[in-house]
Amino acid sequence: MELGKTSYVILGMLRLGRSTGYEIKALVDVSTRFFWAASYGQIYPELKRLEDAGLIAGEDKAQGGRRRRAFTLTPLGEEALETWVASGGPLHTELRHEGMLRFFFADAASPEEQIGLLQTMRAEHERTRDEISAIRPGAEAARDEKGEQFPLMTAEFGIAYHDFIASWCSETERRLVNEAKRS
Amino acid sequence: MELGKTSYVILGMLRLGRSTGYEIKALVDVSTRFFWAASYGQIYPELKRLEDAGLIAGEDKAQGGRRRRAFTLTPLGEEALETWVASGGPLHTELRHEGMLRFFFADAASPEEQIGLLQTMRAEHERTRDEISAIRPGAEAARDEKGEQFPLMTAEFGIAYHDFIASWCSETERRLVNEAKRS
DNA sequence: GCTCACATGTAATCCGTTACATGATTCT
DNA sequence: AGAATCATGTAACGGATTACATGTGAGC
Repeated sequence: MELGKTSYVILGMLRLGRSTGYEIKALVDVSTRFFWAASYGQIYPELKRLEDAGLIAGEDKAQGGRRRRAFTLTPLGEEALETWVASGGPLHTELRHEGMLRFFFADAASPEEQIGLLQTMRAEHERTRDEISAIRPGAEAARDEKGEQFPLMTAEFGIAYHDFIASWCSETERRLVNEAKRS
Repeated sequence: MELGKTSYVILGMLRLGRSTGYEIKALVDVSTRFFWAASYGQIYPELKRLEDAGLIAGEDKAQGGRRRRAFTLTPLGEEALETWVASGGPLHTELRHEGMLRFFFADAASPEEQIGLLQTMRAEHERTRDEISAIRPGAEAARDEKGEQFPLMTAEFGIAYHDFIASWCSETERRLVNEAKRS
């Protein structure tokens, strides 16, 4: 069976103690979402595939009338995850950034519009930075209580990353304003 | 007609003086590719759609037996581009970064593997930074000769962006090495 | 004669999102 | 009583990549 990146998201979240599709999705939404998103439409079918392949084991844990299927990693699944994390292979990276795309074509806009675009971009990255900042304490707690260091480091990267872009926007905005004044 | 982001890529590249699908793709590959990629499979069908919608005008310019269809922006297309660049709407941003995804789960790896991952990540971002650096002179020439300022600024952002991530990798690598020594 | 750049296109496929459908439990 | 949260899933759709198919012209 072919494992996509989403398969490893699921494997990894199970390793971090999550059990249901719902819990996996909830953790994705406050962690990997910022560099690797996943939706129910991927998670639930993928859980089935991984179970069929023997990488995870599912167990029905209905409570009263509420359905609940809890999964755990099998030794096979654990091995697959560890192999992938450590494999030196090329790291697929992809960015789609509409702000930069507009900026690239911004010679077609007026100075005011150019500056407005930078302000919008900055605001969005600041918002995302703050969103991750709000999540950070949870990751810190996980480190202190469970020794999970990397989720916290990843959150800190995210904060620095969005802050970097926001700062670049500020700086560039300043440059454009100065140029506009001079003319 | 609904315009997707790719439509604007095409409109914008025509505005920058490109005429054929081939030329558009060539410019994309040395400019927006780093934050907004596009393939022939999108470009050629989209050129047709945009022509049908009256946003661009196509003209057959076969040279000898070699087919060539040259497009130019119509006033309608120019307006659509300018409106989009300046419209204040939300800027869709999406990142898929396998390196960070692996890093997030790197508690499952040994210290040596963790450090190896960071080195791989750093190498890839340095490579991309250098790729953009190699492209930069072309963007600079376009600014000096045609007054196109924003492609150059975008390239400079790209260099700073990948350099930032590469530096973060270096720093984090250093931290992990120190921790490994202390234990 | 060969290779590379120029040039256009389509079909299959993949990956992922969105919207929908359904229902139980817990909290206010 | 009503809202929010827990919980599972599918179907339609959209966006984009990959591989394939085809051929010319220019330079070595």
